[in-house]
Amino acid sequence: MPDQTSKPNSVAETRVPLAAHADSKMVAMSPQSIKVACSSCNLRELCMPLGLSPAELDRIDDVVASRRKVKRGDILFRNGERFTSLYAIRTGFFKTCVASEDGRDQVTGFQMAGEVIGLDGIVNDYHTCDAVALEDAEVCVMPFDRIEELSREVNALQRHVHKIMSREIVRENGVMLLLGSMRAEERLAAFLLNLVQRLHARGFSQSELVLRMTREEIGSYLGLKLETVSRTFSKFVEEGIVEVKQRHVRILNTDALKDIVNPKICN
Amino acid sequence: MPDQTSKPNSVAETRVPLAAHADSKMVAMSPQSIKVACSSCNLRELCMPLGLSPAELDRIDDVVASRRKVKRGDILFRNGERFTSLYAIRTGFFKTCVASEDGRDQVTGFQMAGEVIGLDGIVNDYHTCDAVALEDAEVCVMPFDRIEELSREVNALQRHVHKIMSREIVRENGVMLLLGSMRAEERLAAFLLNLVQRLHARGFSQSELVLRMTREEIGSYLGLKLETVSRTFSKFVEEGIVEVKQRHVRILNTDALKDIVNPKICN
DNA sequence: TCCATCACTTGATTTGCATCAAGAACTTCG
DNA sequence: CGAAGTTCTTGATGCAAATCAAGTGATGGA
Repeated sequence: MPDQTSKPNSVAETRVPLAAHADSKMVAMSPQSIKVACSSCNLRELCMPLGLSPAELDRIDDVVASRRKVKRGDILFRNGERFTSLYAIRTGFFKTCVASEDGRDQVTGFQMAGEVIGLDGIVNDYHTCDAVALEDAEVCVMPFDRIEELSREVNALQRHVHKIMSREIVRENGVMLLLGSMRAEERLAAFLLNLVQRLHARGFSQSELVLRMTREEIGSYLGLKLETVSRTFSKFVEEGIVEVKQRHVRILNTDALKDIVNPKICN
Repeated sequence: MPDQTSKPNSVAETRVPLAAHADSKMVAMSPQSIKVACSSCNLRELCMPLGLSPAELDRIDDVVASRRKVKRGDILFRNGERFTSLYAIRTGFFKTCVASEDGRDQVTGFQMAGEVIGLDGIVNDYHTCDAVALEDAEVCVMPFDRIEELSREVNALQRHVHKIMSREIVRENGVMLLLGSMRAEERLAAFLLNLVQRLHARGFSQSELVLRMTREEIGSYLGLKLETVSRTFSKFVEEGIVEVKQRHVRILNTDALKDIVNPKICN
């Protein structure tokens, strides 16, 4: 299966020429505090508002204090930790999860390159969830007081921050709909469609993806047990909707998945 | 039952002397656009940031363009509608709900006096959920461009807006935990505790409340069917944890509810 | 005031998913 | 490379909640 080895969605790898110049504005050489420019980042169209003037983009560079590498399995921030910064994911894949007092935990989201995590910390000045890297990752550290300061002066940044937070609220509304009223197949179909759509926006295949998380993590996110996730995958395979080889998934029939999520009413 | 008729949590009724002066800064008399001052609103400690200087509070008054009355059952804004403003609830009780294409809908939250709704509209400039008044209500209309403008100048307002949005994200994280990993009894117990805690913060009883929503709406919010909500209430009554008379609920044993939400691990 | 409607309760039955269990496939690392 | 630990799949069984159904109690309008 040569196609499977070509890493359909390894966000960690360089895809566009711009990436080679991403470090061109480096001003500090310490590995834990490398200055990097949004204005030359290949993710800027996903991460930062489109249509900014070059002058505005230059100013936005200042919100990134440093970059930080996070190894697979490592925790970027954890529940209870003091909140100081938001993190823009440059490369890699994260999950965020909350835990109840008695130990149950719930994956609240999976985040990929260009997405911002840490918003949960703003309200109480400490984080209320854990952010765990599911593969080696690199994030831009954006101290929140600097974001607030700069967004008073750069309207586009202010607007962008508001939109990022609102987008997260809307996303969570959708997850509530999924958890509150969908059956297992519908949940998994919606999950796959969402993942592949976000990956496609990043230049990857519309039909092929590599899951960076375990069946258990998918189950936690979808409110299902890992066995149910596995069985539902198998069912989709039987029906010819997808091909599954471990974490490699190829969608053979996108419309079938869409029909599962939104069953046609038959009058 | 004289206690039951004393409206344990009718947020619509005047509770504190300040309310009588809430209109003292009125500048327009049209019923649909009454100018009102945050600085003299009895909800300002819940709705607006604590510890603002009087000067700052005066400036914040400017974000409220008008007030709007919403009758029970009426829709404040609906899915697809253009987003222009956030709404601070002065009196009354709302639900917000999202719908999937095929008609299922999901209550995403219940909001009471002092809470802000409409945040979902920021990201795409149109609303993605409906806000329905569950009792006659009145809201402060806050045009969002005015909020953005003013929050560039008043740091405390900027911070407040960020916190409100972050709080909503954290709340939804909690709902995801509930929907993803709790059983019916745990969900209803968590729901009751959350409601009574928020009502208590508004000066109402810690143990007595009036539900403004139907069993079906509770069920939708909790990912359960109305029959299950009803049965679970009955179970709590049998166990002596609560008294239920239609929508009047009296909590007899708060600790029991807490134990249901967070079962003690017995080693 | 009475009727129609809506909201709620309770019982019987079904079902979708969880749980328990065992083994296979893959990954990691000495 | 082989052993140990993960991760995943699949089967058998159990159970919590959904569904179906009937009846009661509240509410609101003519």
